[in-house]
Amino acid sequence: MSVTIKDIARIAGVSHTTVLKALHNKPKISPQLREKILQIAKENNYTLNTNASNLALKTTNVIGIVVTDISIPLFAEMVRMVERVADRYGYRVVVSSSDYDPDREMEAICRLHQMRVAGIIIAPTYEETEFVDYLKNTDIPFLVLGRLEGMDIDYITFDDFSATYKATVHLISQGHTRIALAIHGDKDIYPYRYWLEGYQSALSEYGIPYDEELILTCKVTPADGYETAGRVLKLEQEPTALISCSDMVVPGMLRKFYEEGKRIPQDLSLSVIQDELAFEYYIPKVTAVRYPNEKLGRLSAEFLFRKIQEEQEEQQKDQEEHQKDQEEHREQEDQEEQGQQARREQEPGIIRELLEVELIERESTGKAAART
Amino acid sequence: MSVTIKDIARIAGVSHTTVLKALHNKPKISPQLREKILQIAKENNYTLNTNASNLALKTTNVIGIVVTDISIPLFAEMVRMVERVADRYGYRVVVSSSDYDPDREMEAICRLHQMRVAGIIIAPTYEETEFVDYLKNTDIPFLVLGRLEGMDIDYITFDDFSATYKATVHLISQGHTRIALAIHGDKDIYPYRYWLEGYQSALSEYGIPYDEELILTCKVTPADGYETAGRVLKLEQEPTALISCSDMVVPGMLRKFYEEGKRIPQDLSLSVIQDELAFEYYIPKVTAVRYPNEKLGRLSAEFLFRKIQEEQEEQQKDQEEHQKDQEEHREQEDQEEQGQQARREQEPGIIRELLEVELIERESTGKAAART
DNA sequence: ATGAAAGCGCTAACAA
DNA sequence: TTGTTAGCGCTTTCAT
Repeated sequence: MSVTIKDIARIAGVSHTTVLKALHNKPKISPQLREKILQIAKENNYTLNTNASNLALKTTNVIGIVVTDISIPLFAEMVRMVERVADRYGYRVVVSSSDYDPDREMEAICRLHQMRVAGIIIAPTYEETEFVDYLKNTDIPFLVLGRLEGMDIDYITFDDFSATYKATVHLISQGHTRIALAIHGDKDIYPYRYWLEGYQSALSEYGIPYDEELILTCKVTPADGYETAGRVLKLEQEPTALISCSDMVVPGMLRKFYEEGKRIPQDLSLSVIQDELAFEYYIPKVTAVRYPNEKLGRLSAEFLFRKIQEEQEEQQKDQEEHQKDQEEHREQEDQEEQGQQARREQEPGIIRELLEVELIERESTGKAAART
Repeated sequence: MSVTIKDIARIAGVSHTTVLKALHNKPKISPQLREKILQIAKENNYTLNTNASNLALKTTNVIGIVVTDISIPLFAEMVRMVERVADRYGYRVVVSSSDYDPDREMEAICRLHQMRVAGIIIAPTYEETEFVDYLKNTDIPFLVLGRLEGMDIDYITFDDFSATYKATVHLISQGHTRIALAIHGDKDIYPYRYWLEGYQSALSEYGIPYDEELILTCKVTPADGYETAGRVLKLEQEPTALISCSDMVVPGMLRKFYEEGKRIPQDLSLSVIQDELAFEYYIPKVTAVRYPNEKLGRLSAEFLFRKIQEEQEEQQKDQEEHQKDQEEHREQEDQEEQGQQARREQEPGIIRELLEVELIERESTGKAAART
């Protein structure tokens, strides 16, 4: 049985309010009493029950973060930064992985809603919007880690378009015209569209025809990288360059090329989207587009807390209005709430940030070899 | 302003108790009413407030997990599995990184205590025991991911001793006698002791003298791996084999050896503790000791929930006793509690599990070259 | 089948 | 400076 504030009050022979003042370091209490109470609390291993206080305060000090898979380095690093920032604000973070399943995503969000979390950061699997509608009808501030445009919501994400665009332009500038793109299978899974568009834009800008043959499906495992590399080599017209949209697959690719006697970059240039795995130590050092993972974590948390504060201020205002209303006409609450709802919906999202990504040229890309 | 059960009750024209029955799918309610209420709840975007219900139930549906750094793949994978299991049990998980700071570790635990989490999994930084004492005086079930022996607490972890032992024996069996060990700097940071002991045991078992020169401090970054590899080569009597206690540093090491013209394994054998980074695709494929990360996550969560259930049952019993006591003599509560406390302390921890690790021999280790 | 009422551990306004 | 009281939104027991 957990010891409560009343127990402490009883032992100290004071009221529970007094205990509270001591624990909260409130001014109106004598120092000796405070000390005594603190002492008793410590002896009895007592801490305030956040649950109860949150209930009374109608808030929580936790934020939720929903990602596809927390074991992916990108998300792991993100979560870590989010946690850091949350810590500064005195918040905890609860994580949920959706495993790329929109249903689980929705479920996670519902449960966070049930917990009445103060805010949610969500990296959606698809560009679907079910959860957006749900959250919009809620007063929970949320931030999407993905480019959900035209939906009047706040988001912050990497400039995925720019990533493949830069990688492609770089290869073109080295004389490559047949550039393969290894990308995850499901066209609906988030940055697919932008990655493909960046690649296509670069091609068309330089008058290079787009060839669907060069788009290779590659799951996010080293084993699939190995297998995909094999497919690259069997392409009818073998490409002189390859862009991989995942860093995880790179060891597999490099090995396959090595086994097949393909030299990087002499025979084939390799450029990678995302720069996670110590690429600057690889042999050869791997050219990659660096994603500012930690920055995304930090910024998204900062933005979320900004929204949380705004929301809280708004609620205070609403509450004040509400009180007045109650005094005047007690019957119209429903309408009043609808009014507020409408106001919320119209508020334009202010945060629309695309974090810049950076191409880091290393050894795995080079001049296109002459081909027959 | 979040909509509450009362709002729904008001709109539906019933009591809040009735709304509850509908939402909980309790039997004693007419189907039409249930439907109507569910409908209204959905329209108003209402869900039960876990906070309030937890308060009433005196439990929470969240467990805490404290790790040193959630962005480390080992922990990221662990957390993911813990989350999976928790999900099955209907629990959320809140994560805290201690950043290798015992103070932050304690702080995290205190905050989890404040949240009245149902249980805690903690991967401690050091073998210090402050948090153990704290948690023991709490009724929160907890499980330590580290080998804290002789403390009468439950733990589950990898058999770190066995990891270096196996790696060392393997190298010895290939004729190596000068085997360097690259290990993180702080002797007090958790598995240091066991890694060192495993290494030393293997050596002494085969009558190979222990040479402190061969123990190299190496932080857990590729850059430090690069630097450490350089130191290996500058050792007075150059070793013929190297065991790295971190997988993260391996790309840095391999590059340095490559740059210095050292061939692996012909000139130097390399064996790694932990098998994370697609080593089977590296060139050469890297021999490593595989840690069952996901298994640790899964098992620890399972164990924790077992403890949570036991704790809950015990609390029920206590409560019943408590009631009886109250009827008989209302004054002796304090003493009674002390009695329970004593009983708790004596309960022996039941869980003491060391997960087996597996040496996977690949290409980076081989027969020791003859040396002058 | 439905509702009233007390209580979970805290907060905050108001008394004393 | 200290205590009293009425909630916060839910659960549970007991009436109706």
